[in-house]
Amino acid sequence: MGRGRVQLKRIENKINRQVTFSKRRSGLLKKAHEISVLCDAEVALIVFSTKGKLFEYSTDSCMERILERYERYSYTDQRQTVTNEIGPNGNWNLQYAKLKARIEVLQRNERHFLGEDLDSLSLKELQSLEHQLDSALKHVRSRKNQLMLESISELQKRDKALQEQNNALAKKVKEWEKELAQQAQITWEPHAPALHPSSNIRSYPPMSNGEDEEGNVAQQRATGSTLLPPWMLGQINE
Amino acid sequence: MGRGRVQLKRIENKINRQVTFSKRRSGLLKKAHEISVLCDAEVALIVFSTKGKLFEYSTDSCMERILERYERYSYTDQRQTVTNEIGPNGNWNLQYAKLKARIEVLQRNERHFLGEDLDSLSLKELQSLEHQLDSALKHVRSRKNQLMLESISELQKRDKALQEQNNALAKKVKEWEKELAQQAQITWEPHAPALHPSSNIRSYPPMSNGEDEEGNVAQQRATGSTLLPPWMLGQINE
DNA sequence: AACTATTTATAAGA
DNA sequence: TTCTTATAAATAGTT
Repeated sequence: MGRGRVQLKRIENKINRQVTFSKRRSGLLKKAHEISVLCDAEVALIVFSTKGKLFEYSTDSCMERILERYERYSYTDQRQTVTNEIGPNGNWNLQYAKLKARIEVLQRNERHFLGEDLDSLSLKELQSLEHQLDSALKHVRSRKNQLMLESISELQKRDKALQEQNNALAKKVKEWEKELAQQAQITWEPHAPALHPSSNIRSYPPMSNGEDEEGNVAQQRATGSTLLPPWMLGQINE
Repeated sequence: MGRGRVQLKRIENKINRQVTFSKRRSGLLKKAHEISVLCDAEVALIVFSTKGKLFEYSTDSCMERILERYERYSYTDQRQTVTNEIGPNGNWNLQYAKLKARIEVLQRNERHFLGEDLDSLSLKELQSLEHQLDSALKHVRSRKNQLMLESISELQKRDKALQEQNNALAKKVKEWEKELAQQAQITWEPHAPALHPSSNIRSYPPMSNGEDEEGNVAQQRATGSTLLPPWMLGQINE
């Protein structure tokens, strides 16, 4: 629908993909709502964008109920009725065991994310893992890049401010020097040591990297997008 | 879309509702798949009909993973109202809390390994994460490569063995044909139908698609984009 | 299940 | 992002 047929493959152009995502997402949510109302169906829709942002729709805004129903329906094996109700008495052992199991799984995953213990994985699983890592790496690099650009921008601002301050100070020094010279003339003291005009006022103080004088971490988030020149701002926001 | 505007209210006519449900359901599933592929998004869609029948779509058929991700994203674990309860044996509570904390850490790490939730990391941490991911990715690719090479080697071996077997069979067939021909000559039966020499012995036996002799699952995704995705086939009738 | 007349969705452009 | 517009798709009502 639109000007031109659409191929069912990943849109490579990032901007385009983002725009299409936005449009189709709203369309999809709308249709989910429509079928839910028109046909009296119970619908749960979860969408994660590439960047990990969550969008969701659920009939009567009752996501948890539907997901529970799904679990019930899908897995006849009724494990995890995690009702959060940890009875004050008996089943502590059970809960404890569950957490232990969960930790096992998480640790196993972590090893895989670190590229360890790969022999137990099938080709399919490896493929999936590769995809995840690749995607994560892209996100990490993007975020790192953003941070660095912000840092550069911040430093440039500081630099400019310091230069101006220095100029002001230098001007003041010159005036003092002039005044001193006049005083020297008046008091006829030719041996008084005059300050050399090219004193080291202009050397910049070392910049503390990342923290200001009060030990506060410089706000890199808040000011980030305003300090950056517009062309540096690629695709920060979803 | 269709002859007449649609009102967003429950369709009262039962048959009509049923038909509309069927049509719109397939449309919705299709669109969920499309946005998933086109925009590289992760989608989970669950639909229960009025009659309680379940239909679902999920990116890469990986519903559980997406639902888990959803739970992680949406509930930042607030189900600890009980933790403060100092039960009869407080020791359990303590141990339980420890495990919980451990899980928190592991989940946080996992998010980072998935490239999510990066805003809380410093530049230094990002750098370290990048190295870890990069290294892991190399390991994964290396292992994948190894697996694929092994698979290829295995298939080549099979191929060779089958060809030899075929040659042997073909030879045997030729001998039989010769023998038959001689018998035909001896018994003077010119009408006896002779087997044509180019019988189909050489066509290779089909390899069991999906598993090899050792029961390992083979890649099923490979054909995905050309054939209809499996979810399109499943739910024909309610 | 097919067939269309229409309505919707949306790709591309501004 | 939002609006507009041309066109592709979806689908309501019909056969």
